[in-house]
Amino acid sequence: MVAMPHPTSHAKAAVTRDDVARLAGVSPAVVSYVVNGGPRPVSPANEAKVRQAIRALGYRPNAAARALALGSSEMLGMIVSDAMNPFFASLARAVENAAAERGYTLLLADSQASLRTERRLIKNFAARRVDGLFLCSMLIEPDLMDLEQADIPVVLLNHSTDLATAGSPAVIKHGAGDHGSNSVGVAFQDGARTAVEHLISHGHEHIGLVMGGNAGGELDAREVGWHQGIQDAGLTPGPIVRAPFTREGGHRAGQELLARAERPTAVFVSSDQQAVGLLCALHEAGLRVPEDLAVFAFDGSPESEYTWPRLSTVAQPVKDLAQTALEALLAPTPGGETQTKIFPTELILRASCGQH
Amino acid sequence: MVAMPHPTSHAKAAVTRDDVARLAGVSPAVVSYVVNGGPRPVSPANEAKVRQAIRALGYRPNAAARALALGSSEMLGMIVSDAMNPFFASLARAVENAAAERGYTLLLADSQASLRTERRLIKNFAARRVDGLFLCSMLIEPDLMDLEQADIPVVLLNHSTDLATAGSPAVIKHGAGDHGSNSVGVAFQDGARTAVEHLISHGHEHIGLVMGGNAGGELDAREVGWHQGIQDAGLTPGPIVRAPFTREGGHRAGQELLARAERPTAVFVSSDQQAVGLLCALHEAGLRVPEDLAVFAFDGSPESEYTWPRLSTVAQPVKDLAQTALEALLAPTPGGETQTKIFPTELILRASCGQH
DNA sequence: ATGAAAGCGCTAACAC
DNA sequence: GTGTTAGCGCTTTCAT
Repeated sequence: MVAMPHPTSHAKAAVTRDDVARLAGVSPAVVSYVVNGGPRPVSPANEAKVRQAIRALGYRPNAAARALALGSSEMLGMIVSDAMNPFFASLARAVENAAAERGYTLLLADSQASLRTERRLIKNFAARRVDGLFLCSMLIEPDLMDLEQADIPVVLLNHSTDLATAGSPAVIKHGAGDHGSNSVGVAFQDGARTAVEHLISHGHEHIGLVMGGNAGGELDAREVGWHQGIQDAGLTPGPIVRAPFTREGGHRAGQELLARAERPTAVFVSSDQQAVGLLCALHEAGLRVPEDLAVFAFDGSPESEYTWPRLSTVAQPVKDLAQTALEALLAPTPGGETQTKIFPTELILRASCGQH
Repeated sequence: MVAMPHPTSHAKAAVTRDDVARLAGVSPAVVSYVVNGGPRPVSPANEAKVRQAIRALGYRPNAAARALALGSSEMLGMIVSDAMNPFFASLARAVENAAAERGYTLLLADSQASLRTERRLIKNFAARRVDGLFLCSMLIEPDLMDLEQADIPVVLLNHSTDLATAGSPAVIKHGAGDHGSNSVGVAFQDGARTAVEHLISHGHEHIGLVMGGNAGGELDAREVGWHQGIQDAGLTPGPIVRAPFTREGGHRAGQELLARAERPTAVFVSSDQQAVGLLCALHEAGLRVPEDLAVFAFDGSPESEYTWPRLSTVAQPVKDLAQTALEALLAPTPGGETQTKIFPTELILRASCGQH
């Protein structure tokens, strides 16, 4: 025999707008008007009564009901391929801050470098009716069917394109039939090339590459930039080691690099995170950085700042990226036209590449 | 004059359950039964028709409507004080994975070490009617009013309590009147003490402390453990430097430590992230680790693995924490009773503390 | 096994 | 300036 639920049981039913209206002695609509600051004006007297009732009851509007009525969840989604990578973490923070300013809540999800997970997350976001999605995909051409069907705008963030050479913030417009997505990123190729040029200006003639791989299998623009910088100087490309975009990947790449017959005098590394692992491997082998091997990394993440030695790196303008991506997401794209916005990078010169 | 919206305008209204029902020639209820696998059985023939219609229309259920009807958003919230800290990132990943297994979506938010933001986020989560919240607060006693009023369960994660000494996974029960929250964490005090004991076993007699501060101003259990380890060995405590839980904080702490008249031969650092900054400062000063100064950190985050030298650290069992926190959140607490679950830590011995 | 219908809590158009 | 009310899309009980 179960105890009869006492009338004032602890399963206190949530306070609704109608409760507030009743207590304030006004109609439910007025409560809405007060809560939302519109769309209709409310007399000061009533407004006061409503606010008072809200406080007394501890009323908080139900976001699900609001979303249903509004047809908008006021949430934006973001998928990164590795939330544990400080670079993505800093990008996510910048996006979240930009979104919060506009009244949006950011749903951050981590695909953990798994395509299956990425797809699952996209479906989930589509079901939750996010108002837009930022996608840092491992794929050059991610599968956006679910989003298109649900009519959810997407912007690809930190995206590697072959067009990625640019001076000042560049905008590339595609036609509507292009079937591409909006994307914002930095000039991967340009940034890498500049880093290599800097190494060359230090007198390096034998410059290796540690490169991560995106799932698509296409050539990463950073690799193109590295190659271009070397070629433009009339030099011969150093060894290329491919490894995952992780610290461990960088570490293994370092070991592999040192095992090669001819060791370069400098390396360009495709991410800070890999560079951290690389530095560790170098130290373990008793090498000095930059004397025995100069290192130039990419991303400009917070973790590049306190390595030993501190990392010279190609910095991405994270705030600008976030701001621009948000605008691209929220602005209605006229005629389904697609845009690619590319920001220039900035060289941060620190100890790992030698004296500048 | 505005163009008349063409009937087949591109603002394709979202496909609803009723559309599916119509096309399948069944009632809307049947569609629900199929989608949710219940609560009522459906004939194979109809099920097939419904599935077919769903595919044809590209129907995806509206989560907001579902949440409204169900009274549950099937979302869990998590607030960390610094999403850019690899330790929290790894904790968040573990929680997300555990939640996903149970069909929950995790909403991850970053209070960015700001109490105001923390409060804003809590309000936001309460409004969104998350089914529960994981909170890594900077406060010993965070303000949970909003959540209590909304009847949302909370578990404090990675929480420093004075009770934090434990052998095997310990459970501490509090009465209902205790007004505490459920919390799960590790034995801060014990872990710190063990690290100090290890340093002492290496012959260190002068052991300093680099300690982060929580906003509450109360003594962190790690500091107590450090002190205890030293005292138990009959030694005198080394210098204490207080600094934020960041790489930069650790870096400054390192500089400050070296400026002191008497330099210790070893330090215990309250987080890996601070230790990274500390190592950088030490190298910049030309010191060798561990020969000139041995370092023992706390957290066991992924970033401790590839520093130079690699960090000896007190590892938190992140997966266990996540799993347990999830269960604590989802399990109905009988009679409003509150529990604190404390896991033991594990020493990871690497190069930074000297040969073991 | 299936259909009809009553909400879930909110927004905003419409009528006063 | 305020009240009334028709949805938003879904879950689920109650008939059938």
